[in-house]
Amino acid sequence: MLSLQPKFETMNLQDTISVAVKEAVHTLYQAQLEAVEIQETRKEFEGELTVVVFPMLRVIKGNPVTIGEAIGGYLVDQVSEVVAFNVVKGFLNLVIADSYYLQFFENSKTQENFGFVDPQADAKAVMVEYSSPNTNKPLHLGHIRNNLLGYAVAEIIKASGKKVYKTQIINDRGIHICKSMLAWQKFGNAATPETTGLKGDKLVGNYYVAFDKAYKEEIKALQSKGVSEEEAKTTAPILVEAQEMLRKWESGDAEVVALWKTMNQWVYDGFETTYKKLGVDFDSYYYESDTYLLGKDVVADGLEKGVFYRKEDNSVWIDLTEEGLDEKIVLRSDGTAVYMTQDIGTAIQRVKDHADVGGMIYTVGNEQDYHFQVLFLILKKLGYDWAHNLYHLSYGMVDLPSGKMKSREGTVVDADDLIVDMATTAEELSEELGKLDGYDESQKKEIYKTIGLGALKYYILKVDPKKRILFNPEESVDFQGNTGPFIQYTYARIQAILRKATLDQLSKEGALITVLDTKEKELIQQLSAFPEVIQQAAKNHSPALIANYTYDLVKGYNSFFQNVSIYGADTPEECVFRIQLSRKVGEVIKSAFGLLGIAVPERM
RNA sequence: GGGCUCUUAGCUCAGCUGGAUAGAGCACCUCCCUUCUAAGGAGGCGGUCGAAGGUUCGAAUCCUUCAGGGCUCACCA
Repeated sequence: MLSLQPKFETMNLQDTISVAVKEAVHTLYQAQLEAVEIQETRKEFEGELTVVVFPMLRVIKGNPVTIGEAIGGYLVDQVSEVVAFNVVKGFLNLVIADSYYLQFFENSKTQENFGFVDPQADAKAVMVEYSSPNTNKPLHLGHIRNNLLGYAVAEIIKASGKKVYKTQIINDRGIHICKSMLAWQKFGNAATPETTGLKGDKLVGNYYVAFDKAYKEEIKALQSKGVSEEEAKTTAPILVEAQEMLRKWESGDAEVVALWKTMNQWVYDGFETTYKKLGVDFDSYYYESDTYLLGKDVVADGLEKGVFYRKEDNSVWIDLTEEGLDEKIVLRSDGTAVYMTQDIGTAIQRVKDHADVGGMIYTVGNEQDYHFQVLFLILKKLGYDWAHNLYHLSYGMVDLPSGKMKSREGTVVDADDLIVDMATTAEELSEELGKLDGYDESQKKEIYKTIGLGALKYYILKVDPKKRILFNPEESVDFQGNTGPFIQYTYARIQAILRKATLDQLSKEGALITVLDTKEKELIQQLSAFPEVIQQAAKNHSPALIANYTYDLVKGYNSFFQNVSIYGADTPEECVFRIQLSRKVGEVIKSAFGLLGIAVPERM
């Protein structure tokens, strides 16, 4: 007799049934099945697992209902966990024994980090790049989506059993950096974050704006003198000066480099504050000022191998027309690196720095889809084995009801402001509802931050990364329904139950119950899916999968919670069981939200 | 114009490798606070899954064409 008991740890019920169905088909029809399709039984029918008979008709001739009944009979005979069955059309519904669920629950009850797989020593690590900001302006809503996605995917992959390095590439050089430096020199009056009390990134960002304003005024002035718009744009003195500054920077001019270091440090400090508030972190940092010359030797190497070719003007290209793409430049005619060269070099450098890395994930907006298609193809052609494990975690823009975010029009939603706004909204709502009475101010503030941030993070992570998000800051983010706070609220309620569970109840911890009601079965079934969901989410790079799973679990639990009184259970054993079940649901919520980078409050 | 991508209820979104009558939340309408937190629960209303073909026992899901939106086709990053 097939049974789960001995191999419970390694084999789940679906696999067991799958094997048994194949056996049944072999015994009853002398036919071989390739695969067995098993799904959860729809609520309207009796049973919990369903075997789909239709695909078998390719191997077995006959009436699906008759076949289903025959297999059902076989399963009841041979698999101890299957206690009954019924067939509807081509669907064989199986009723699973209570003991299976109870056994599962007993086993997982003591498990810490349920669903998390420890990294294997010999497994290759994955490097996840995200954030990658410019150092001339503060982080905005778009960066928030990037950061949340990158962080969550990194955590999910870690939970699925791989080592992960989080990293970013900081765009700390170029004309745009010089613009804010120059404006600071001109209009800054030696302002520093200390003297102004401004966050460093905000301060520097202001000078970037100031540059743009001065630049535009100069263009206007020139135009009024009869200079054409096109000419004015390239000859405006302040722009020329910025270009001159860039040249100085590149030649290592001490004064310019010193200013560059100082102002960049202000920005890094500002970013760090924002990252901390967001709850994201990094294991390593790469700076473009270090990497922008990388990749040139690789191009030389590739030239020899014939991967690249040189044009008459001395520029170097790769021909990807066979792969359905275009020709792409990898080295300028003056021999300097382009964006692509740099990315090739950086990728290789990262593997050099981290010998155990076997793949990388780039969290970058979908406007760069083509760039990464090309980059990955080039790295493959250069023959790196890890090039087959590169993934562009591409995400859609965050739009506002007014349209795109435009820094010039001041429609950018600032990251820090948004985080504060969310907490304020949480506070207003909470005060209105009269929650948290009796807590002191600092405790309250802490909880409001948790809720506000939870709402924001969940709102962004629950949607498919590929899709654009329409973010309406006025309506802000909901706190009802499929939202972070809804799930946090359920967690907080569970904590209240656990706090209030009496000693008498907890002393019956070991008490066993043997019969389960439908809601309890459903809950255990939902809980048991968690490890599988983590693996799926890691495979698909999809935090949304975790989010929506958690929501389903919480919905199921709330229905249970309202309809089945915990303290009013028929027997003390039942009462203890429900408390334990609640605790487990709480643990899974905490774990799942941990993967999304969302904190759960003990009370709210 | 070429390439990539999106289109599911009035709105915001789920829908895993094709499977039973396409699911949630918001909004609207009914009920439920003497029991563990009502930021909750039970129910109702609401859909030719952008359009048309095709493959299949079976299509929101796969293929083709078309329409509409987005991104992209720099010796910028």
